[in-house]
Amino acid sequence: MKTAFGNIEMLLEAEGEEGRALSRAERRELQVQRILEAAKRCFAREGFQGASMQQICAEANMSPGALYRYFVSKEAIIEEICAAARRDDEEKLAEMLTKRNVIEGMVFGAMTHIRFVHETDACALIAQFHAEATRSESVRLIYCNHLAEVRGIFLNYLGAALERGEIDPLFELEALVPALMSIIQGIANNDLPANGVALDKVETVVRTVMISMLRPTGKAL
Amino acid sequence: MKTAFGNIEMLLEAEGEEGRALSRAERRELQVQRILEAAKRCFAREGFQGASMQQICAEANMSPGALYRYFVSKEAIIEEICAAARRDDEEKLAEMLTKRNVIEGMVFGAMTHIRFVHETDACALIAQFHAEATRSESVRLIYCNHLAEVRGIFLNYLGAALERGEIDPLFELEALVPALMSIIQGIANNDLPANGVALDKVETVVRTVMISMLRPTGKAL
DNA sequence: CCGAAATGCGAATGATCATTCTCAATTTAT
DNA sequence: ATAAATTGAGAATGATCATTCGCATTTCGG
Repeated sequence: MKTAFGNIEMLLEAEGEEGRALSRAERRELQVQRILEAAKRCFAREGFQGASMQQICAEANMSPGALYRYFVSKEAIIEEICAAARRDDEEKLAEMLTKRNVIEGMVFGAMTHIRFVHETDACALIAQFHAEATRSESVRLIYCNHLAEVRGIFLNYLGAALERGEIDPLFELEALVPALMSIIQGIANNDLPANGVALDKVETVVRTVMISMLRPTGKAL
Repeated sequence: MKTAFGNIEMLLEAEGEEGRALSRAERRELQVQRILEAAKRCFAREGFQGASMQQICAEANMSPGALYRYFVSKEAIIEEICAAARRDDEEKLAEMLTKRNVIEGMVFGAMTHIRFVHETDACALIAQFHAEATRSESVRLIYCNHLAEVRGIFLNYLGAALERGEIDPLFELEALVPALMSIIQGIANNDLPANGVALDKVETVVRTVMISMLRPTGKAL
């Protein structure tokens, strides 16, 4: 049944068995997510500029009039997808790096990212991000801020290890960290596991890179 | 003066001082190059889908009617740009890897690529390639063939070094080579030199990676 | 020098796209 | 119960885009 409040059955289904009525805010959030998921699929398939709003509407099972109640423009959808991805990344990263010895922490962080990109098939979407960042001011800003924050997290983490004398880096961390990030990014964005390089091989590569760049001293437990 | 054969002065200018009249084929080649250069600027600025044919025409100082005498479609321009870039890369690479000891050869090859991307500001265009490769079948094919050929070149080069006992790689070259390529690509596409990591630092990183992955034995001269 | 082929211009075409508008159905608050 | 606010559908709008067309000019082979 189509109503002004959408496909009620679908919404109830999504919320699950508890049967509780959905508040206005909850319903709104569900619709927003529905649009974002549909848009991600379209963008990955056709690119940001290649995907039309009408396609996104079809994928989300929603009319243009309805969709525009939730996002003021196509650009706004793109920005929200970028921002959400950024939030996810930073959360995962900050959590990871609080534990473990420094090499294993870095390897684990890198491998979690690489595995995530592989498992969610995010390569195409990431390629679109990069391309869009070279031309949309707002997306570029989101992307650069993200990079800066990640760099900050690594700098803190490795800086502390350096203070404790656990590593003897090839050179100053301010230059080494961006280099490490580029390397990890290169591996992740190429989706090596999908191209015949098994995950354990990838991990060996990552660990080797970390050891040769950071040169652990053996001082850690 | 505008003539049916275009801005004659401009063409003569381009050909230089020899004053010789241009053959039909030469003039055609010049026009093709003019379009390709204009298109590259537009694509890097706006993306493949974002750049309009009218923009490319304006950038090339040419009417749509004229432009379509040289390329049957926008897609054809994109494909030619990709193919030309591929040809350049492979030429450079094959030449480089015939000389030098294996580590220095690899470092030199990687650094030449990294320097090229940095100096020609190719990052934006490369990002557009990647994005386009995820959605256009023909561009994807060109891109994959390119990757395969580069992989083949590295495999030959390192395979020979392995036979001669000059290296003791971390694991089989079939998996190691794609990993090395991803790492170099990550460094190049991020344009580290433009982001505060000096070129000599980048070279140190690349050499360290090569040594730790390939483990030279000292058997070479 | 003549006719055919090549080249160029720029207006026209038809499709597509992001966005808006109108109106109806539904919910919520009072 | 009723007014106000929210949500939705889908047609309409105006812009933009890739491509084509008609026609003029130039080049080249003979």
